[in-house]
Amino acid sequence: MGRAKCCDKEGLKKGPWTPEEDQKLLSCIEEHGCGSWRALPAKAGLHRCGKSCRLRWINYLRPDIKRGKFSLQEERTIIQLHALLGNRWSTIAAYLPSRTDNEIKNYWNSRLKKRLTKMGIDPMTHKPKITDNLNGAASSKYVANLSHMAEWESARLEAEARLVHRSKGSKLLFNNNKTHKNYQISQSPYYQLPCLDILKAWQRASTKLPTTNDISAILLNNSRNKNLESSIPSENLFVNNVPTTTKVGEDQNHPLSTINSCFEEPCSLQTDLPSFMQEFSGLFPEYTKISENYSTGQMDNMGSCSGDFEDNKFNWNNFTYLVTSPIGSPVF
DNA sequence: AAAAGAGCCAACCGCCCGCAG
DNA sequence: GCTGCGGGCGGTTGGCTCTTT
Repeated sequence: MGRAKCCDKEGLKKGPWTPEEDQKLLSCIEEHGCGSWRALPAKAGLHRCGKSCRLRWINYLRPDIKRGKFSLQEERTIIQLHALLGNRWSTIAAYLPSRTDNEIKNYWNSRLKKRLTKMGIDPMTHKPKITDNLNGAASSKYVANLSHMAEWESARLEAEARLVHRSKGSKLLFNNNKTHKNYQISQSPYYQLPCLDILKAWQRASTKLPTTNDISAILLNNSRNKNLESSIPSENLFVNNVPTTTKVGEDQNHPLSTINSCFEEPCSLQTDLPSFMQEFSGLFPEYTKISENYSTGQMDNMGSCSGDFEDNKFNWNNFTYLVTSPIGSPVF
């Protein structure tokens, strides 16, 4: 069949954009919006293909684009999300306000990937790369070296974070006051990845993988902290045979006390976990089950709900390696 | 000071997918 | 159900800049 490429037309310009071209594109989008990219070059008087215009707009001209150095939080988010999602840059970009997928991709390929590799972490699997021919002693020495490097890296990142904090003062991370008449700036959802923090905490508290009971407990505790009304009567909810009506903190043996002790501030989440899980429900069906059961209250009187974390295909070990990286790890 | 190498990033390419006819 | 189109996405490239030798 051989579909004609959109840039096959003769006379179409390629390569770097000039300021004049940028201005034409901007004016055209302000006037007509960006409905049809194919029709846009003619309207704007540009000798470019629509695809090229779209790319220029999305990656450079859009007013809500944040430029410059990636923050510590952004770096961390990219690494976390990459561990979860792989090279799905557009999805990752959706969780980083004002950063384009192209920018994130470039940043990953040029910096983060190399940094992880240098530290002996496979950037694709996010697991340590320990060569097979290392014997036990050599292996532990290697791990010790990694740990040492991790300390340095952690200190460096913390110092960077402090500098950023000082220079920015209390500026909001997401600050977009620009308004334009003919296009809408899509405000991406921004999460602080609470579930990662929770799972990290969990892993510090326990060497076992979280069960559905545990996740239910976390969800319940989360909703309490957010002062949300739970659809599950808390007196009906038990975690490891401990009634969840026991206030966390009052009972040191309460499973949630263990979890909360891992947080500087007990489960101080910046968004509610069920929403986050729903956001990821397409990716991790098991999240959906938990999230749905949580919201509909379909749990038995022991706080269990259907959907076994240990049996599903989702690889907790891969996932938790990232979130279990101790403070001062090569990753964080 | 100059050449070589590395790093960075804007832009291109080709594939895929959803949708309309 | 098939086909073609438009848009979106991820991989890759090319050129500019910075750093090292």
